[in-house]
Amino acid sequence: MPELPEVETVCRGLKPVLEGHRLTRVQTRRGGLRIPFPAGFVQHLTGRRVCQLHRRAKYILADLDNGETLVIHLGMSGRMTVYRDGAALVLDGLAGESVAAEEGHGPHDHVILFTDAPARIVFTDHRRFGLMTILKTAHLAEDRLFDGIGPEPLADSFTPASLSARIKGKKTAIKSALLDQRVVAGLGNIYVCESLFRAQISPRRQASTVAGARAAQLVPAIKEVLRDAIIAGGSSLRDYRHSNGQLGTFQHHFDVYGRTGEPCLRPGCGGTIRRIVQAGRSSFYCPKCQR
DNA sequence: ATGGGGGCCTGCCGGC
DNA sequence: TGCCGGCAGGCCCCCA
Repeated sequence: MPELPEVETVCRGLKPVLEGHRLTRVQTRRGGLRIPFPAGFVQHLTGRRVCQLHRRAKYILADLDNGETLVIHLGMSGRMTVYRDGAALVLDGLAGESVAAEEGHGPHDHVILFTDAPARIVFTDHRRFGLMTILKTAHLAEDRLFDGIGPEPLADSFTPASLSARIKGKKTAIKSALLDQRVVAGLGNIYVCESLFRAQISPRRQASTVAGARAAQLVPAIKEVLRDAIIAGGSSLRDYRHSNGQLGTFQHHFDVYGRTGEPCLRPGCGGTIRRIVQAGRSSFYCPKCQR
């Protein structure tokens, strides 16, 4: 499910109950998710204080006071529910947020973190493509999870030149190249489709031909799309503390994603959004204005 | 070395 | 109403 903006939104939503707070109790309700929990998972976490909560690519990282980091990935269906002050807040980054219906544990609630905020944080992931593990903070970058991951797209270091260098000579379609986390971190199917639309580049175009002038269009488009999505997600979080069940539902707005057969939204284009399959994934684009 | 396909899981939706 | 196929926003392994 979640791509960079959603993970960023979940991360920000967790900050008030995690950063600077101590984990008073930790429960696991199965042996692992996509990968098994490491030995002593619960013991390592219990009693630790979270010094810093941040994000890298699609991972949420909770740096602990013992030199270890709790690494969280939401996979495709992961979400967090925060129970605090008698209110329940669902952080899935997708619908922005919603208020949980009830406090009971469902069959897909896999990990529960209690903090001294005080709060209870429930990690739910029905498809179990997510993961939670613990790594040494000092050696995160060398771990196989992070080794080779590309630049953060919102960092100043992500420029047309740096993107060009990474896709130069690539024969694969630009769509597939952008999904490769080694090329750029954090993009998934939706934001790749949306970025290519904004840059008016066809998802079918060979990646190598985007290096250069087209990259100068694409990089700002990627940054814009991600920033817009983060702002939308963030604004839906603003009323967190005052959540009383009456929060407005934030709806993601996409120009092409999931809009097969609908008119292109570019003024004056008049094209029709098409769906194709590339590397087993759906791509949505306007064949008229994306070349 | 690079790139495509399949698999991991479960749930939902549309069509018959 | 019920069943079945297709689909899902991630990632990793394997094979060509």
